[in-house]
Amino acid sequence: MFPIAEVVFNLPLERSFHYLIPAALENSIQRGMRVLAPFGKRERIGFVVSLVSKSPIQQLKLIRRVIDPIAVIADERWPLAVWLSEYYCCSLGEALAVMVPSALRFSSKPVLLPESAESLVLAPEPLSLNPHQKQAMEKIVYAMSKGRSQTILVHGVTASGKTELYLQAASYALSQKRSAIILIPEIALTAQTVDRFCKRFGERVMVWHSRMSIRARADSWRRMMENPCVVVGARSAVFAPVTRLGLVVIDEEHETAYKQQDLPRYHARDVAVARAREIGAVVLLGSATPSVESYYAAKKRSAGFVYLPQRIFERPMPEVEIVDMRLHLGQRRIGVLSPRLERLLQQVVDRGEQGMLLLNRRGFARVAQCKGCGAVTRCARCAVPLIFHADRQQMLCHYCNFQSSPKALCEQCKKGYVLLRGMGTERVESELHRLFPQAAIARMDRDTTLRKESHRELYEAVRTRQVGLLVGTQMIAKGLDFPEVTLVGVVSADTGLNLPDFRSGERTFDLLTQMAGRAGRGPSPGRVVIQTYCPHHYAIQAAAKHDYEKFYAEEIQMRRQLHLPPFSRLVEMTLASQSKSRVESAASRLAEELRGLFKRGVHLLGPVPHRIPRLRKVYRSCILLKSITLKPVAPVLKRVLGPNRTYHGVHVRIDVDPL
DNA sequence: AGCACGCCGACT
DNA sequence: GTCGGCGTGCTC
Repeated sequence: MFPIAEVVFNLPLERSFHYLIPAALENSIQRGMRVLAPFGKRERIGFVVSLVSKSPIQQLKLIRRVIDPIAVIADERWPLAVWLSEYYCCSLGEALAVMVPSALRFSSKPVLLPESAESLVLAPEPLSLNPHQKQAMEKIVYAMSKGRSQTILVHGVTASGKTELYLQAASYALSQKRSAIILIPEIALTAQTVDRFCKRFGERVMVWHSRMSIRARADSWRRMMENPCVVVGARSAVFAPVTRLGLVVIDEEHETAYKQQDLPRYHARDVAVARAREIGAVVLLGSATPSVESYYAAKKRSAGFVYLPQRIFERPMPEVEIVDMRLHLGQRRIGVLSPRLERLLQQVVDRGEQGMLLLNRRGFARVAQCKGCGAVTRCARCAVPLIFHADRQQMLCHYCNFQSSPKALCEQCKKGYVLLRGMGTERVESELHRLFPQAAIARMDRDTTLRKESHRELYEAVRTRQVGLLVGTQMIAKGLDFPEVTLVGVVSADTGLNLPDFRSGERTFDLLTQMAGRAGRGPSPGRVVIQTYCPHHYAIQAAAKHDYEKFYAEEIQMRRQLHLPPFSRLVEMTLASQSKSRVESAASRLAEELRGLFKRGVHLLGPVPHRIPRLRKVYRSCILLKSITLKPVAPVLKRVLGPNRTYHGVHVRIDVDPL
């Protein structure tokens, strides 16, 4: 008899807690179920880790009730939870919690599930593959047929037909009576991919997203535990409890959306590889611009690499030209568009074609600065300048949403006039209105897509050609498939290039490549214009030539020289407190202590102030840990910071493999 | 993570 | 004399 349940909670605690199981629940409680239990002053949901017969604790409390009629963590899912907690430095309870959506609730009466769904499928014929796709598919099927875990990088240029490979690989998994998980970066922005999966797999596809009803979520959860199926979803779908996992696809593998920003800070790609390794599944990493880490790993194991060099229907890659904005520096009134880009836009408007303009900054002006004393208007709570937004006539903090009304006269010196400098998407939009008053112009950025439906509405307006010129931030660079777009303009390729971030080159190359890929997707050829003040930068040069290899060769050399990933692993520690002095002293003491604890092979950088040293009145300091291998790091951090991850009362955020 | 307990500065 | 700051410790 096991009258006692060992329970862990979603808290920064390494320990587990014992509870008596009430007689009424004795036969129903199982390991892997969630239970409600009294904890301190209140009741909390925890996970049953094991059932035991006795406890050293004298006065055990009683489990209140069980949450689930079934174990939401089935036996085979425990190793992944343990891996998560060790790798990402979190407690077992925190790891388990991320594997089960908190909004998962099973209704009391069992749901009537559709019986074996197979008979209901009416799949359209798969598309025929071009020779490159065929060759790739053979490799994928061969890997899957062996039933051993393998990771395959699918490097295919934009519009090369990667999705058809995913579809056929998933279909093969089903034919093996195995399940497939398809991860896409953001479900709302990838409706087209989701549609294709739904059409191909009918009843056997399950789209997993945050807006699901509680009922639909519970139904899907049960169905995927019972029959092989295809699950399509964002980051958290990597934990979908599918039976007999055979395939995980990570579409746009390099996307930062796969990294969870709050605890535990996991990367869905790395979780997928860990999960696949345990169960002998194949992982497909698809991208036109693979992350440097994935490309390096794929090159080392050449078997796990397929390349699609051609667009489908043999459509040419768009022609890209670089406009050197330095040549216009001396001229008056050159702010947004070079004469070259303006002329090409005029042609697009005259011919009734469509064009897209990218500027990866929202708002109207970046900086409001006094002409007299030079003071910049800053956020009262954060260490950043306020951005002027013309549509609401407000100065806005992009980090904490603090708002203030713009002042014509400087508040510091009360003499000088405030000048607006730098541009954002609003400024580009107004410039387009001025230059092309007859054109239909729309803007797509976080400000114009706040409403739930607005994203879809804008998308439809462009698709049905009610919009001729679309201005936007990076959200227009990814995934949109508008065949009539013949011109793509990048207003400034330098926006991300000057950030103090070793991935700035990679990010810029990705953004430019993706944006260029929006042009010429239909029968008429596309043209791309990139405006920049650094025309010789390797990321810009390589993107203009559609040359990933060239970019990679430069980038990997830099990474090797500076011992950056993939030649080392990083752990970022961020200390935060309302008190500036407390953060600073805790950070330097922590850095000193860690330097003493780690031997050669582990480098500590810092403490340095965070990129934004103050956010919502909280001061932040960073320590970066660089190591060849992460193995010795996590145990030491757990020992020094304790389970609640504080150092001398200052909270320390741990980010393994930060982006 | 919460929440309580406990020890030092400025207030009716 | 108390109110309240946040440092420390506990939760079966």
